[in-house]
Formats: sequence, structure tokens, C-alpha cells
Amino acid sequence: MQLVSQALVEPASAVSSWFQSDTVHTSTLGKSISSSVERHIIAHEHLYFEGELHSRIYLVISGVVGTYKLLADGRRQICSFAYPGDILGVECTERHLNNAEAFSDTVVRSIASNEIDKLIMNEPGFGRALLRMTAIELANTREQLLALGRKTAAEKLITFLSDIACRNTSKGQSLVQFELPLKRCDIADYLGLTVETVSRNFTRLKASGVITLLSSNTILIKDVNLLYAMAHGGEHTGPHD
Amino acid sequence: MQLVSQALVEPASAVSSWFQSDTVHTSTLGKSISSSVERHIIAHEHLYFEGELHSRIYLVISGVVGTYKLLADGRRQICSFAYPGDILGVECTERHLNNAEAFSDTVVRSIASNEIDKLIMNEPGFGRALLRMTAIELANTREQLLALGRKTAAEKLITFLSDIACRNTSKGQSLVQFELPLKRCDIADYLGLTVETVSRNFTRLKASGVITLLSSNTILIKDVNLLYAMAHGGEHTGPHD
DNA sequence: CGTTCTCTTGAGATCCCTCAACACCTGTGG
DNA sequence: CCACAGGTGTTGAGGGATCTCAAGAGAACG
Repeated sequence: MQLVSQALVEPASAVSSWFQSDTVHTSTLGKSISSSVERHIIAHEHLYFEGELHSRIYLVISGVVGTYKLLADGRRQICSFAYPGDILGVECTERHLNNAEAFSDTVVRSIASNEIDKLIMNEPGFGRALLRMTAIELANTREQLLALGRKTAAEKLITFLSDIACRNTSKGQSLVQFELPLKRCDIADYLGLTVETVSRNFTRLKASGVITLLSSNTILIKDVNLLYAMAHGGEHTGPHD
Repeated sequence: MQLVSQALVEPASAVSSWFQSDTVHTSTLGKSISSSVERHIIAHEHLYFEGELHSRIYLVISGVVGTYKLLADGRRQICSFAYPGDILGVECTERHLNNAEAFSDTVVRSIASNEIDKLIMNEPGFGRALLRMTAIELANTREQLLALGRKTAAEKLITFLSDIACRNTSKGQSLVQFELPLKRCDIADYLGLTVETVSRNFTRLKASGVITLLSSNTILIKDVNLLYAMAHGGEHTGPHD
């Protein structure tokens, strides 16, 4: 399950390791960044492009922002999605290494890059929060690396749906319904597949009874735990159904 | 080109963005961690396993350490390689989310997890250095995501060789020779391929004259810039040679 | 009721995987 | 010196998962 967007939400109760020993970081990051002006971004607008000078980091207030990279011939790989509470643009280079595009109408707050260093030095809680969120993002990206490198198309899709379902499920609940925030081509570019393969695997999942499509973008999952188990190799997920 | 291992090496001269405005972080991280005892790890020994309690973060002094994740049926994805100067174990969970194994005889220093929080709060430069290195690791992982999701087997291998070559090349040099630190099966698990596909693509690269294999693990590259261009889609890298 | 965008489905091609055999190297022991 | 074994790398044949190309079905919208 992806961890993104829990950084500012999840209280540091269950976890006992370093830089989570209290919740100062949440309020600290919130305080620093909430003094900035809100910026409204409409769907498909870009927050920044690869190669542009790095000027700000962003906190997503509402909406969904995706980061992606391109190859010279146009092949696209979506790297991550930032939901409310997630940050964007924590990079260590002069110029951006990827593109950030709003996938829905979005509101963000931001801090100028040149202020960040001061905040880190003056408010250690800020640096700790930033580090924690970056570490979570790294963990998510590695999980995605496992999916892209070693999972089949069916497993990739199940993993993707399972992640979204977990995000939309309250504890213990097993029935979930949600709207897919993405088009098939975006899912494809996130999972390293083609639109057609994504669509075919949706059809197969539907036929096998694991999911129900109320509309092409409205998913109903009867048993989230089953889906979660399938995503992690616990059940049969091969294409031979 | 991968950025790993430059965090402690590269002076912050060329880059002008936040938390690189001076080089304090280098010495600060070094000072904190160099007071710890060196630990010697022999090849194939593990630094930690997925699921174990998170207890320390490590700084690689010499050798190569790889991190990897496994699926239930044994499929493996190598996530990253840590070279001298790189850190390992910056995670934000109670338990490790991946495995760390020495790929050669290795020396590491480490800091206990419960000390890290204090260091961050008391020495902001330490937190900044940690953040910078984690951000670099994230950037590398995203680059690998692009390779796994959208590149062909040939392009993946070229990218891999190009990264190693860049690491072993002094500025402006175009002829490089180096020892591959990995077996074919490790390269395969890093690139999301099988051993056979890796081997076949080595043969093709050899046949096309781009590389020379002095032995099966000794690579000679005549034109690093060409290789680098091929890795980024600048040249023809398809399988139809 | 067209137009456009998106999603689905089919047919064929192809890249990569699987399975299998062989080559190479090194160390061991007769 | 040779035989053998184990680990590693290479090569071949065949199959299958995914891609490419193409057409049609839905849905949204003016």
C-alpha cells in the first residue's frame, strides 16, 4: 500500500522510529507554508516542467498533481501522484528533473526554494517533516519500481486499484466504491503499459468478479482485503482465468 | 546519469538551489557518523532484512551495498546500489521496507535511529544533508522508474552501462574501461529482465561495436558520450541492428 | 445529430520469457 | 595431468504476454 499523503495526516502513534517521535513536524510545516498565498491550478496546467529552474516547493491543499518524465520520442512515465497533504518539488538540483501537472483542478501553497534552507536551519522540525515526507515518497517509488520491474500487467492494475481503495477505505471496511481520478491512458503511463492492455485487464477483473464497474470510472470493490492480498502475490493473479 | 554517491563528493558549486548553499552538510554528516565504529561486512551478508525493526542508518565507507524487494514467489527487484559516500536505511517506518545486501566486501559506519532525531533537532546541517541525500536517491529512483516502465531491454542495459561509465569517467574523457561489479542475474534483477535477455543484449552491443568485452565482466567503452546519448533516446537503440 | 474524446475489442506482430543445452572458468582431488 | 563438479555466461527454439494497428462502441457536448 502506498504511503503518500499520510505524512501530514497520520499521527505518529503507531510508528516509533526516529524523526517521528512527536508531531511537531506536522504543525511546523503547516505553519511555515500556510503563510503563503494559495494558488489555484486548473486541470492539465503544469506546476513546473523538467529543465526549468527550481524555484519553489509546493504543498497540495486539494486536487491531484502528477509528476512524470518523458523520453525523447514522447514515451511517458508517470512517477507519482500528490494528494492533499503531499509535497512536490523536493529536489536537489538547480533545475527540475521531472514535470508536474495537475490532474484535476487543484489548490497549492508554496515556499520559495531560497527560503527553505533558512527554515531548515532555524526550525529543525521543518527539516524533519520534509525529510519524513521525502522518505515516504522514496518508499512509495521503490514499491512502484517493484511493480514495474517484476509484476505482470494484471498484478500492476490490481496493485494500483488496491492502493486507491486503501486510501478510500476506513479501517476494517471491506466494501469500497470510488471514482477513478485518471483516464485509462494515465493509468497506462503510470503502470508502464498501453491503454489497450489496461482496458483488457479491467475487463478481465470485471469478468472474474473481483471488481464491478458501475461506469467506466466508477469502481466497486466487494472485498478490499482480497484485492490487497492479490496485489502482494497472496492469490492467483495470473492471466489464465 | 545517476546522481547517487555524489552527495558527499560533489562540492556545491555548480548547483545554486536551496540546502546546497554551502558545504556545511558534508562535514556535519561526516562528523556525526564518523564517531561511530566501522563495521566490516563480507559479500552477500545482509545489513538488514525487510520486516526487521529499523534500528540504524548506514553510511557506506567502501564496497557496494544493494537494496532489493521481493514478491511472495521470489521475484526480485533490486532498487538501488549504495557506493562509498551513500547512505542506507533512511526510512520512515518502524520496520524496514526492503532488504540491504553487500554486493562486495564492504565497510560501513552507522548511527542509531533514536539518535537521528536529536541530531536533526540539534544540528540542522545534519538534517539538511540527510534530506539532500534522500532527495538525490529519490531522483535516481524516478529515473529508474522511467527505465523500467518505458525503455526496451537494450535501452535499459545501455542506461545501466552509461551510468556506471559516467561514474568511472573523469571529465571530458571518452574512453572508459571498468569492471562490472555485478553478475548477470543481478543486472537482470536491477533492470527488470531475465539473465538471458541481459546476456543477449550484451552480445548485440558487442556486435554493434558500442562496447567491447575484454572479459565477461570487463567492459571497454570507446565513446561514453555516444553511449550516454543512446541511453537518453538520442540515437538508435532498437533491437533491429 | 454530428463531433470529439474515451474506452473497448479484435487480429496480427514482436519483444521478451521459459526451457534447455552447451561453453567457460575455477577449484578440488585423484 | 586429467576428471569432475559447481557456478556463471551464452546461445537456440518455442511460447506467451504485451504491443501495434485498426475499427467500432459509448459518452459528453454544443
